[in-house]
Amino acid sequence: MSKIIKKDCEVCVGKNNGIFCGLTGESLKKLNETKLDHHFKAGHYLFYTGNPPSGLYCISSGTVKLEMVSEQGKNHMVQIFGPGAVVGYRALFANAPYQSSAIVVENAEICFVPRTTVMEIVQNDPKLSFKFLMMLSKDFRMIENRLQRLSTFTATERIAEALLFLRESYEGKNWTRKEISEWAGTTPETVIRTLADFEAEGLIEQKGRTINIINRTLLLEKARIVF
Amino acid sequence: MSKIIKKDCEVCVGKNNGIFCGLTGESLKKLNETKLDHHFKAGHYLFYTGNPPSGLYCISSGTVKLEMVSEQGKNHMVQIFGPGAVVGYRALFANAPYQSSAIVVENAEICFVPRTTVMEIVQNDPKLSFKFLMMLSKDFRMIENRLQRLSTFTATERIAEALLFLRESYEGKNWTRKEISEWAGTTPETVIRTLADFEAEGLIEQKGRTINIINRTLLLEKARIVF
DNA sequence: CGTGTTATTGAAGTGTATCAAATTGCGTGG
DNA sequence: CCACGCAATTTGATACACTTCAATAACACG
Repeated sequence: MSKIIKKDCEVCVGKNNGIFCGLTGESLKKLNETKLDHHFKAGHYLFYTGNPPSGLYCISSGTVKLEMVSEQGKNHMVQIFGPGAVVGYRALFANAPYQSSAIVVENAEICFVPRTTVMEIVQNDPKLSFKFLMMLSKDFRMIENRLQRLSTFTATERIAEALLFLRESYEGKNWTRKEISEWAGTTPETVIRTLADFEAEGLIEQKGRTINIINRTLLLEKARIVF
Repeated sequence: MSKIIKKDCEVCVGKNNGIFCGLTGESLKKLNETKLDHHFKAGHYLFYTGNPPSGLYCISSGTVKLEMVSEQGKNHMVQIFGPGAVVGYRALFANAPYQSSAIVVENAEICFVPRTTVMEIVQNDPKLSFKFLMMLSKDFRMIENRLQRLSTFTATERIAEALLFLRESYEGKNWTRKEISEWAGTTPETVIRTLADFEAEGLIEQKGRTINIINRTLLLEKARIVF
């Protein structure tokens, strides 16, 4: 399922402007020695809900989604990560099992950094842990926003936002209506009906399973995204 | 509105097992010199949505709630903080205006630590920034959980959880039905009707504006909280 | 070329929001 | 201490956005 690649961190690290960018000396050496580079196919799970965290995943290329699963199979997409992002560190730092599963969306080249390495590097490098802190703070703001949208916005508004956001998160990918519903916090059926409405209004265009945004400005308005 | 108190950090810091606990030497001295201790009455705003962050608030005693406000006045309670907690650091670290407002719930004795002090202390102390990292990771898990509950659980289930959670967050306080609705992501009317149902089922008891939990076990079950 | 997932459409049901109006409870000032 | 006034609570009626279930159609994939 996964192919091991051997690549030097000095190459990868700087490339995507990731969190480990700027690492030097002993820390970089340690990272290089212990990390494992893998190639993943779409659909592959990096980890499952309930698993104990054993390290973090650094995305070199591709996209990964984080989703929570409820007992009744009502999934919810929590976050999407692209190149340069780091996945699975919250459970690591909180020292608790994963609350969500990480699934590869497409073409992923991912670096696994074992727990001990992460802890060692982070705890000795105030700059790095501060970077994590900044990143996490920003992520928190995003999810805080989604929480409010979910509780005060209509399904139509959330679907409009989902279309825009998912498109932005991964240009190439045709997200399924199920995935859109899992981001928007609604059902596939509602997504389908709403998309039909959007098409009638000339906001989007549907060709088979692909969705094209025609009137971005109006869609933004529908999503009630303000600047 | 607020009364300035002068208290030594060495007294306060250790007491509540807060994040600054264990601080020594230069950092503790700096904290002592620049922090401002205030006394706040219930209803007082620590900061408002849109404000630029100028520091963080360390709760010595009392309770503070964080809430997001939408245009239509549909508020949403995001988090509740008690003694030892730190408020307003996410905006600080993300270097962005507050997304939510912090409101004193009751009897608050709060220490304000200016931005420059926080940055200086945190960036020079890997242990401290890691502590923040752990805290934030845990907070994230909590909000992640709420996001899922909001999108997949019924109002009844969320209200049951709200009752239990709010009770736990502040023993003494009688939360209003509006506040309960703002935590559960619903309306005061729905809360009232649901509370009536709970009372009929013998789960709770309502005396005027106070709510007593009679059957905690069954309420937990209703809330679908699993262990 | 089948087989399973994804998409679509329809009909039906219902959980919640919404609006409005009455009532209660509570803090505050006289 | 009581009465006042305001905010919180309560109740009812109504509406509807959304889910759910079910059945068919289209597509992708090996």
